[in-house]
Amino acid sequence: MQTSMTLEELKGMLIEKGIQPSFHRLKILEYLIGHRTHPTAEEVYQALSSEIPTLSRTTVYNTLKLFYQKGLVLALTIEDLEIRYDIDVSPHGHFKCLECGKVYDLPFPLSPAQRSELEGHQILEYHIYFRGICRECRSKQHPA
Amino acid sequence: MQTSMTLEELKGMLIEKGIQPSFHRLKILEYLIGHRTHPTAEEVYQALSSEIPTLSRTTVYNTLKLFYQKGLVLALTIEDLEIRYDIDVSPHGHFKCLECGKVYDLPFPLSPAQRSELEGHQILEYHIYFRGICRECRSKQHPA
DNA sequence: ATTCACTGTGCAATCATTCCAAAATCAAGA
DNA sequence: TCTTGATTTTGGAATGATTGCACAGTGAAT
Repeated sequence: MQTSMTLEELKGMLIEKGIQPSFHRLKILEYLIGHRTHPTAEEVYQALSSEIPTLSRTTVYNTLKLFYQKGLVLALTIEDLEIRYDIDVSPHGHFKCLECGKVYDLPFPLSPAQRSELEGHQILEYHIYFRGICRECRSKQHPA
Repeated sequence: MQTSMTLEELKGMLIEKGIQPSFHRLKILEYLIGHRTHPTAEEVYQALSSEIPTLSRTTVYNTLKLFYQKGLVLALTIEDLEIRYDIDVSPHGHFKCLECGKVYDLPFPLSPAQRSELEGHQILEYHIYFRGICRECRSKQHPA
């Protein structure tokens, strides 16, 4: 879980996923690795645009979507109708504080009660969802 | 799990949650009970506006948000940056088909593998999240 | 130098949702 | 029945995140 990497290591991560390592893509990846705060596209843009004044918002959106489609990051849609990105793609849960808005990582699986005890967070609501191809659509795709 | 109720029963459901039973609110509740398809606000609006031509989109949005705040419905934000509402507030999971877009209810808890076997759905991705007040904010609210 | 494919830009458009001020409705009391 | 005040509803404008699109830039190989 290191928070800074060499340029070569960053390049390797992109190439491994079939993503060409352009300057902007490396910078955005570096930011995600260094800031495990589940940032939104806007937050990434705000953080990098002072360092890279020519950076376009659209580039940030495109890049994060590309990372997601290539499986390099997770995309979280917990609430507020905004997408947050997580460089940690291993199975784990998330906890969003309704007071301060911070998003925490949680071990998984554990019962909500255990988690509450363990972390000291007060859990008011939880939700689990799955994405995939449903039975009906599968049978249409390859009819017996 | 009945799909139609008398007017009195619908009124009772609203009053029980501290919601005044206006005509529009009853109609929207009736729709949610009769259509367990996790509809969006837009879908509810489209379905009811032919029957109630004066219905405003804002009323549907306000009403669904009120129902959610009063704990009468669940709010799902699985993807697509849209909120879906579920009249079933008991603990259960959801499965969204990436092909047809339908949202299925799933028993909970079960391991993803078990669920896949059981239902015939192909699960490509799953996510679990919690909402509440985090440890840090709690200690600020009532300092020892 | 030219070409070609890929990457990045910036503004317009889209889409769901919320804001807001005015209009409608309703209940209770005079 | 009329008045008053609170609540509900309306509809158009505003907001905020995201995407579309057409053009510009870049860089490697010819």
